[in-house]
Amino acid sequence: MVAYTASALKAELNERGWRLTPQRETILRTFQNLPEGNHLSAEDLCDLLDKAGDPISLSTIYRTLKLMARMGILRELELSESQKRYEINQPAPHHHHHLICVRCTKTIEFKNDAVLKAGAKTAIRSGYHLLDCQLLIQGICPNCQRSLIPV
Amino acid sequence: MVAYTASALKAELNERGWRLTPQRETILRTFQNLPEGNHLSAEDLCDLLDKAGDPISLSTIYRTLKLMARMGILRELELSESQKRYEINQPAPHHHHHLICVRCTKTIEFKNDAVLKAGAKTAIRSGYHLLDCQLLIQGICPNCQRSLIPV
DNA sequence: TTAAGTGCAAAAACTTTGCATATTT
DNA sequence: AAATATGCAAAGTTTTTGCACTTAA
Repeated sequence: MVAYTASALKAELNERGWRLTPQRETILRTFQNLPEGNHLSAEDLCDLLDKAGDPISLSTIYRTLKLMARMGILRELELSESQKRYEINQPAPHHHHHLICVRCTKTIEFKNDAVLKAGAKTAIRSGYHLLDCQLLIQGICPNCQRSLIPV
Repeated sequence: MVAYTASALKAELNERGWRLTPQRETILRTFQNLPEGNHLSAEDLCDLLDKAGDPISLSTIYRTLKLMARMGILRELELSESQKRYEINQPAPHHHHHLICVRCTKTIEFKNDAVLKAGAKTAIRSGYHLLDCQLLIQGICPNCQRSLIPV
């Protein structure tokens, strides 16, 4: 589990005149407790919190996801669906990548250190502060190759 | 320019019981004539065709973009905006990657052969037919690092 | 001829915004 | 106390779908 605590979040927020609220804390905690490799859309998260008896409005969720992605706390993933999905942004060495079938959207996660290194180098060379590095590979999975008339 | 002709498209479509239509041909040609590095959203394409005096309905455009992405003819890019964008899918060695600022969405394109090789290897190992391989790096650009209270 | 494709308009899905109220600092 | 954050409802965007008509094979 990652060592990003609520008080670290508070410190970072306050530094810019922003505030720590129960909602932000709940959302951070939710992502931290999510099993590795899971990722939630805004709506997923909203439903999850509803069911957990700790509801947060969809608009706050959207605002918070965007905020935390811009702070580097969440990774924003765009798999082939049209919704964005989020997961906690662990330190770079933990970043994983995705191999996706463009027909059935079957997705495989994998890691690759060489890719991460290349990404970090590129970011640094351009003076960017690196937040996330994801390789997105699209292809046709073995199953879909067999069926001649796919979607 | 790439060697994917209308008749190659026709052959591939017919193989699956699909058809070559003037709209599909126009859309293919439009992407082939697009300067390298450009990419269009569905709406961009619609406007472009309108202005060119050869309009195609938005729904057909959406249907065609999805179709061609699934055939591997177009690359589907998800930069940080919420619209998907498309460009012609040149052979793998021409694939380029993106370094994006999460605050201002400033985007830098770059190439990296090692990343492409790693991607191809991963796809093959899982039996996927490789269509596209893109590295997406998110970070904070030098400018936005300087401004303490960004969006 | 007939099954697939198009365009239109309507619906659905996803995201953002204005504003009154509540909360953090 | 002052400024930020929330929730709601409404609006804005982007994408999908149903259907009658057209067209490629």
